[in-house]
Amino acid sequence: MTFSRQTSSGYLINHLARLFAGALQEGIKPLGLSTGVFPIMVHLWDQDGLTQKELVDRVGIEQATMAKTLARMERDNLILRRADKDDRRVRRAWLTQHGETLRDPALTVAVTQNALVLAGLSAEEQNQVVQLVSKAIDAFEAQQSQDVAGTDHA
Amino acid sequence: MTFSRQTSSGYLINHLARLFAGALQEGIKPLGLSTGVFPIMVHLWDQDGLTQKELVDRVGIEQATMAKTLARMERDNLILRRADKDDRRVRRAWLTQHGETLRDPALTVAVTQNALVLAGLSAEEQNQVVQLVSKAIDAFEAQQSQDVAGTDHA
DNA sequence: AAGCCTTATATAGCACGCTATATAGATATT
DNA sequence: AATATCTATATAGCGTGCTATATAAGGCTT
Repeated sequence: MTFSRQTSSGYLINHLARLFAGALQEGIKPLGLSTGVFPIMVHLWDQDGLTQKELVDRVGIEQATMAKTLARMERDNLILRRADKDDRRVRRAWLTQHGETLRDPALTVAVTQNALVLAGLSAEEQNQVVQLVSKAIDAFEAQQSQDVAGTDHA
Repeated sequence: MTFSRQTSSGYLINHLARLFAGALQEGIKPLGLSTGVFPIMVHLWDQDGLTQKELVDRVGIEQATMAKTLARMERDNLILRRADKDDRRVRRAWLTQHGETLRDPALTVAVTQNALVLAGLSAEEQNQVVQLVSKAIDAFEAQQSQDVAGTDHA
């Protein structure tokens, strides 16, 4: 049974993901941001006032994870949440003044740190990684949702 | 400032890493194993009686993370730890009978689940991913250790 | 309107990663 | 031998991910 570091794609991807997270963390920590918060901020910078559900769908983490992270973001003065007036179940997340201010420096440093991790690859190789990883994700998730649909009427 | 899902390699790698972790988790949970424990078991199956430091060096997580994971593994009857007789600081980790038994089923299911995640890629593409990711990791870590050495005598 | 299903959010509890720090034993220096 | 330094492990505290479950509001059916 072969299961070496070199050939285990799962191990390698996990390892690289931790390097990305570490580099991003290092860059954005001085701004008071963290790796879990960052992708949520990215979406709010793009479109403010999203609901928790909308953020869950866009960021791709579980609802419970989102709920806890939004609570921390509110605690840390990055967002505030107000109930939707038409549907009182819904709490929309709005950037604070401070949260808005972070946009440019945070995106700049994120792009920089992101690039640093793949700096050992040529531009073409970096492109290949992005293409291949995207393809794998899309294929796997398509397969998954098909499986779920399949068991639904079993 | 562009920072879309499609072009952020960090986001993509993180996403794929979570898919790998989920698939592995699903496969090995019935055996009483988890994603944090698994790579440690792999190394102990290869060579039993390793020290915590040896495992830290091989698995590539922080010492504190290793300490907590080994404690859980001992609690769950996967390993037991005995002090080294020559150096009483050292506690070597030994697989229990139960831990040894899991080797073949766990490795089998891990290989299967691992393959599943990249099933949307051709064999050649899978190979490319492994090569490119390995290259990126090695280059980045070489760079990092150089930086540290550089600041050392600054 | 009452009861039922669905949807949005929150909470509990755990695994696993990190940094920072404590402790205990080994080793080196004087 | 006493002191200082290094090394191995443990602990504290936190963020971020997960599953499972609770709660509350909206919508539908009768």
